[in-house]
Amino acid sequence: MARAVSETHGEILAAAARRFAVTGYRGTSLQDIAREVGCSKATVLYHFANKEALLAELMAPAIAVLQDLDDQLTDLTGAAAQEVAATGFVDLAVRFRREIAVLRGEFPELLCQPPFAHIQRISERLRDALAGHSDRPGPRIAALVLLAGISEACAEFVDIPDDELRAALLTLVRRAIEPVDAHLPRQPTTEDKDS
Amino acid sequence: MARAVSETHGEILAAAARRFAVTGYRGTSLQDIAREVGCSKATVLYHFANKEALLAELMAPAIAVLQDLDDQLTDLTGAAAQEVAATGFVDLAVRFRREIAVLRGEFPELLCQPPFAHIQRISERLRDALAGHSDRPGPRIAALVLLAGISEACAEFVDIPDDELRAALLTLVRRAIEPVDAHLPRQPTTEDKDS
DNA sequence: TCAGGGTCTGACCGATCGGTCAGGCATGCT
DNA sequence: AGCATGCCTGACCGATCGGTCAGACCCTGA
Repeated sequence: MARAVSETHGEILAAAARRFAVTGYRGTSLQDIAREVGCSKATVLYHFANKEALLAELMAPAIAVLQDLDDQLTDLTGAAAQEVAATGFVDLAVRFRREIAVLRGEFPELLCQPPFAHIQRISERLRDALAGHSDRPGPRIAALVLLAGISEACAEFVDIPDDELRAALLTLVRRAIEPVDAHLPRQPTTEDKDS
Repeated sequence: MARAVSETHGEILAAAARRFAVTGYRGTSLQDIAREVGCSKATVLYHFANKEALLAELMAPAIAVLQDLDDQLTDLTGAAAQEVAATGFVDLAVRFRREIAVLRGEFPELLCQPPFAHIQRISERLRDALAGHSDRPGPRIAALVLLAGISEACAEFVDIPDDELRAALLTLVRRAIEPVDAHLPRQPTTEDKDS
């Protein structure tokens, strides 16, 4: 055997992503991942400190983008925040379909752990922004339905091209979201989104 | 101890519903349920043949209503099917919030078992009806987003009164769904959308 | 009084989980 | 040659899982 470290490391990561997306984090054993890679379970635990560290490394890119989106939202309010939240999350969900699928349904206990503790707060702020920071139940419910539904849709429609899926989701969100200010029409808000 | 059979039976059912809704089916052990009831794990398995039977009995009422909704949809097309699917599913999701929460995220393996095998087909038909039986990706994606999002929202907003939640969800669905022309069933407006 | 059925339990089972550990096997440097 | 280092593995560990089983504890009816 004796492959290059980066090679095996990456293979394990890819295999874990595939298995997690199908059977979930809890529903996938280290043995399953090792079998898919073609190595032993001990090898998996040689490259990753434990199962949770494997998940953390798998989610890191998506979490980084989510963090960026959250940073952008801190300075925005009203319709601008709605627009950035909508386009930002749709883009993120489409790009990281597989990672989103992993987290689907494993929230309550998994996201309380240290590596993911702040995700819940970020997603709450995201939902708040999408609801136009309204405290009425209508917009808040709509925001949750859309965010959760988009995650599910991205996890399900794996065979649709990125841009087509993104366009359909954005159209849906724009139609479904109540603009926060009636007299202030929704506009693209071409904020410079440097990365 | 020695409570009446129906009493303990119901208590186990209620405790299981509570635990499943929080930690999921796979994430809840029979020991957890027994601890919440205040009896032994063996007692749980005295009242229910196995863990899956416990889940099946828990979901039976919701599944029955879902089956009814599916039956109603078989004779409908176009806008009528959309309307019935929307109101029917929103009503179902609001009424069976806790049961919906259980199934959230445990789909791929759990719903393949005999007691739940037909749920997937029903939910596909439901999604199809909500999409106005269109084969364009836009409506189909929108239908999935809404169905999944509604499930998630009902599982999350446990403290909102039924009618308020139902009203908000129906408003959202009506705004988000593209109404299909009643006199033109399935108009192929897809003008070279392929990639 | 006693038999019998319904209810409940502790003890136990095999399987599987995440994780540890000592050591094998290459490779490369001195 | 000798040694160190990185990669990998089989064997093993304690914990927990779903599930089984013999028997204890009621209550009731004969």
